[in-house]
Amino acid sequence: MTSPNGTTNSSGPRKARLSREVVLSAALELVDAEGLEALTMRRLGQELGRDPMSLYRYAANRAALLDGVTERVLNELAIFVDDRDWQAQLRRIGHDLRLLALRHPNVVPLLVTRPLSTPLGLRPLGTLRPLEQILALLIAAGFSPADALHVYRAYYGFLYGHILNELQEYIVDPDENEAVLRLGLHRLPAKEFPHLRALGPVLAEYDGDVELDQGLSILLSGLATQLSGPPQQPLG
Amino acid sequence: MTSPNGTTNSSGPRKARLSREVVLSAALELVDAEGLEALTMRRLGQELGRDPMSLYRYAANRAALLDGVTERVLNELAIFVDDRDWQAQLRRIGHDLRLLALRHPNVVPLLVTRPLSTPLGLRPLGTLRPLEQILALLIAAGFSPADALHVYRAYYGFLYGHILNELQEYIVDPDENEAVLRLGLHRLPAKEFPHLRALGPVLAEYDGDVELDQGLSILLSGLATQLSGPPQQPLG
DNA sequence: GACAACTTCTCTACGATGTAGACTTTAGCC
DNA sequence: GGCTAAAGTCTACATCGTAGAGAAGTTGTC
Repeated sequence: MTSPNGTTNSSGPRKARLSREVVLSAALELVDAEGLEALTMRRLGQELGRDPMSLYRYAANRAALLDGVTERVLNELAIFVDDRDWQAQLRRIGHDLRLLALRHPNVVPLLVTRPLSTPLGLRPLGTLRPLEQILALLIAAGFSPADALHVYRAYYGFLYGHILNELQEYIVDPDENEAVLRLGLHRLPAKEFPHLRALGPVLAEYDGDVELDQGLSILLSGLATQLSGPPQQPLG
Repeated sequence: MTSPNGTTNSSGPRKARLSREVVLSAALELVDAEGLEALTMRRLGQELGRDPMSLYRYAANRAALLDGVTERVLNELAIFVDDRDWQAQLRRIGHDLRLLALRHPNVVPLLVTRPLSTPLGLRPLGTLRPLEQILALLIAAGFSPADALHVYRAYYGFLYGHILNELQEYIVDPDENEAVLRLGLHRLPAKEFPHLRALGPVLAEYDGDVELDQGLSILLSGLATQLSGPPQQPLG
């Protein structure tokens, strides 16, 4: 019954050797399934069939664990630095990030919040990689470094803003989406919130994808014309 | 030594009657001064010279206390629904909200995060008021309700995105601003983060106000031209 | 095989947190 | 005075992160 290499035997997800990967995966799974508050050291230990304290080999503390999770999620984002059509690239990345956020909505608060309490240089490297790569992309497309930074800021700012907005309106329980929404709106005092209440139906039809795309169009073309020097289109 | 009406006697901030206002003010002060984690029931009780349990008269639980704080902060934002120049209004509100965020940086995570876990209709009313008022503003300026919602989304999304961005780069310790920034960047592996490292000086000169204003210009003019029907300018 | 050195995992324990429930104190009114 | 309701307090408990000491498991060398 000794399985010398890796594969565990019968009794469930038991004693395979832990690793940072395994721990972070389990953590992400847990967060996706039950939310951030469910991710306690004890609970995660239990999920892995280990003593909670064993986790401290793979993350210095709970905060580091959270950082690991955000890092892992951001790694799912692919950025191709060589594409010369920066607008198309930024547009695609934007949609990808949106989908990422919809796939891991419970992680979004981390994505958005943790950088606020950590100076730039001390963040997990995986977190900074998108920034670096987008800068590379823009610079390769002909922007000066300083302009690239401006574009990045406007772009990423808008992107995160959109994601927050969309997740706010997205109800977690997909069944109750419309019902809860209206029920919610129903509770608002009619005299103070006439417009909001009237928008119930429109709110229910929110299409985040096209909304994002329209916003990106405005932003990208605006950026392209505002910044004088750099290339408008990589066409002949 | 009996002071019949209100004013406490010598020994420090003692036994004045509590109220929701007083509690929330103290909570906000605490958060501003020492951050969100410092806001525990026990600590706040101590700050008010009261038993922690007394706070539950004024907020159902800790989450409700946090909601109260965000509500209180958002109340500092003034919106004038009657102004017909919607672009100017949105621009002003944007700058106001930015300043609000800089005044209460520790509250921003709440502003951004709490709506994610609460369906729209169940949020504290004070939180929804800006939304309602901006809708009113846009509709009064001639937009259809649905278009007003689109404008609102793009606008607020961009705005929150900008604020998050700016706070990320803003170092809490104003003295060490440049030093910490560079020290931080210094730690990055040179081969993986060449562009980011090179941008150190530029990062240090970040002027959030003009950055915001430029972004708003792009966005507002883009929105004005994209949406066919509504008025461009309230002139002539 | 035996031993040693090291890594990984577990046990126990401590202080801090949110908050339920029963109690005491206070304020306002007759 | 006494009565009632509100405001504030006390005690207690489950749960959290994590320090520190030790046990178990792994690996390398003979």
